[in-house]
Order: sequence, then structure tokens, then C-alpha cells
Amino acid sequence: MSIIKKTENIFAHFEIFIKLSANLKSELSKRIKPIVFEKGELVLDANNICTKSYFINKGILRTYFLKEGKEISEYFCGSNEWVNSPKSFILNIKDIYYIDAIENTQAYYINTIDLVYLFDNFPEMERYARLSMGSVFGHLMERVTSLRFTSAKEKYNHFRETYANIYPRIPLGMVASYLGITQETLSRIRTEK
Amino acid sequence: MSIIKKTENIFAHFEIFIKLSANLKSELSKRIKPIVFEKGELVLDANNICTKSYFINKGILRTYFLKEGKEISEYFCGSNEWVNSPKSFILNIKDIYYIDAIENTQAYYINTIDLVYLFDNFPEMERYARLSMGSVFGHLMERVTSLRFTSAKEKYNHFRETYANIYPRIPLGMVASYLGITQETLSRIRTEK
DNA sequence: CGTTAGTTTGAGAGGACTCAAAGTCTGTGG
DNA sequence: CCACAGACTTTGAGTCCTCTCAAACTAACG
Repeated sequence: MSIIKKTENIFAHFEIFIKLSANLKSELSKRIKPIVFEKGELVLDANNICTKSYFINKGILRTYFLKEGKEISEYFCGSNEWVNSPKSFILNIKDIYYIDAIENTQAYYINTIDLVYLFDNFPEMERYARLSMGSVFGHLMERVTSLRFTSAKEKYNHFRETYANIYPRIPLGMVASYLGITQETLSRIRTEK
Repeated sequence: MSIIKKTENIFAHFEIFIKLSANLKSELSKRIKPIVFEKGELVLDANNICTKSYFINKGILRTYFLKEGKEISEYFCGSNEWVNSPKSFILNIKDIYYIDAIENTQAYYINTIDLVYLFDNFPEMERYARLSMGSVFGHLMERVTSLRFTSAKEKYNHFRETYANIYPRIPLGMVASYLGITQETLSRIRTEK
């Protein structure tokens, strides 16, 4: 897998929310670096503070935490999205979330320090963060609704809509823990029709 | 209920996240206005766009939506918190959420237009919004975890912790829909110990 | 003091869980 | 290129939690 530094996708993501000045583009380019992960590789260990935010070009990363020794998937992240351990990354503290690679993944990352620099010097970066977080916030609210009032089958259908691009590539057990149902139940749902 | 314009609580909330300049304080003071609601009063009708964000001084507001004719409580909001219909307020579109008053409530509000003005002229306001939203985001994540893996009883206990100050003042049926369980189940849980 | 909103109690049904075991797929080494 | 180990998925049987539908009870308010 060749590592080419092409930041167009990231810039496009920024430009959903804000206009990028030439100056900011250049500052971003200096601070955003490419990185690759192999399938199964641990990206973030919950014993460490998350000091990087990853923007995925290709592949899937996943955040999870441990509950009674088992991995509970919290979030799957495909192309053109940011992943990190939110609380850890923002507050510079430890949190419970691990991140690993479900597939061979090609991504970019930015360090906390660099991001802070950008926040301090480019007010539009604050706006970008606020608005893009708002969009993720909306998804979380939908997820809360789905979790509260739908059967296992409906949860799975909602999941397939939300993760339309990547859901077939995610192992069943991980999907089950994401949805808060057992993998046996999910298996029965999937085969019954 | 006397309507006194005292913005200390709001300022204090801002200062959890940012430092308020005298200039920003004065601009905020000009744009933040007091308002009161009576118990049961509709604060926002989902047929309208949400153009105000409310900061509660005293009382409880609640956002809810309708599902099969029934009210589903989405969020309860007590002293020193902001309420609005997030997507509607931020994107200036209609959304499904209503807001009403569970108790007589004394609050302040700011209009979308004024907020936009402040965002455009005070970068630290963007930062405030980003950081305070980050904090709410964390709560939502906890809620997702609670909804996925806990029994009705554990959900209720988690609710009591999260809403320690106000939970006894919220009718059982509203709590039940918030938790995604039936009020019969909640009633049984509550009496059993 | 009656009406309505809110809460509790009961009985039966069903969805999802647990524990257990049998298949199936995938990748690595002989 | 086949065989085997480990990971992943499916199937089965029994149990339990939560739901639904129904009715009684209690509190709040004019």
C-alpha cells in the first residue's frame, strides 16, 4: 500500500463546514501526516492518552472498550471521517476506549498539540470543530432513539442504513456488541430473511 | 415570580470553558433576555424552527417528540444548562422536537441571530460552543452505553445519578419514555425496593 | 368533591438472553 | 495444495425480563 500524501479528502471535509484560506491550508498540510495500519493492529491503547485524531482515507477503524473482559464496539469509522477517543483527545486524560483496525487502513493524523495551535490561531478551526461535532451529535441522538424503541431486527436495519458503505465488512460479533444485542440473536435475525 | 436580569450564572457557565472579556460580557448582556414559563406551557412547537436557546435559572424544561401519538421524552434540563432543539437551532430547519415546561420555569434565552453575531465577532464563543458541546457529547455517549447493556433497573439507577438534582420532580411516565421502558416496568422497579 | 392525570398491580405472551454444541471460514505450515 | 488450528457464525433448548392489555387505585386541581 503506497503512502501518498494527498489531503484533498480532508480539505473537502473541512469545506463542508468552513472556507479554507490558502494560509490555513498550508498550515494544515504541514501538520497532517499519513499513517497506515494493518488489519488487527492496535491504534490506541486505553492505557495511554489519545494524542492523535485520525482521518481515514481507506479502510475501517473501530473504537471499543472492555466490559467483563469482552470487547464492546462503540463506533466504526470508514473513509472521510475522523476517529479518536473523544474525551481523552479533547481533555488530555485517559479514557476507556481502545481503537483498532478492522481492515488494512490508510489514514492521516493530526496531533493534539498541532490542533491546539490551529485552534489558537485560526478561529475558523473552532467553527469547523463545533459544526462537525454537531453533525456527529445528531447521529448519536438518532442512535439513542434507535436503542430505546426498536427490536433487535430494527436495530440491525438501522445499522445497515447508517453504515451502508461498510457494514458487510464488519464481523458479526462486533456489530452485535455495537447494537447491544448478543451475537446469537443477530445471527438468527440475519438468516431468518 | 419576579423576573430579575441576573446573568451571573450564565457567565459562570461560560467561564468553565473560556475567559470572558469585559467587551464580550457586555455584548452578551445586551443579547440575553429573561423569560418565564408556566408548568405545562409549550416552549417550542416542532412545527416551528427553534430560534432560541434557553438557559435555565430555575425549574425544568424538557424536550420530547411524538411517536405513535405518544410523547417520548428526549432530555430534561435543569438549572444552569442550555436547552434547544439542537439540529433545528443550529441548522435553522424544522426538526421533530418539542420543548415544554415540567415546572414553572425561569430562564434566559438568546436568539439565533444574536448568537451568530457573537460567533462571527468573538472567536472564543466558538470555542465555548465547541467545548460545552463536547461535554454534552460525553453524557450522550454514557447514555448510549447505559441503553445498550443494562437492565431496566440499572437504567433507572443510572438516570437517578445523572439527574440527581431533578429526578424526583419528573413524572414517572416521562422518565420511562426517556429510558425506553414502559411505565409499568418502571413502577414495579421503583416499588420493589 | 368530582374529574382527570398519574401510578400501581395483575396475568399472560413473547423477544432476547444464556449456555452449549456444531458448523463454517480463513490463513498458515507441512 | 492439502490439512489443521483458531476465529467466526449458526443452531438448539430452556429461562427470564420486559412488554401488552386491563383494571384498580391515588393524587392533584378546579
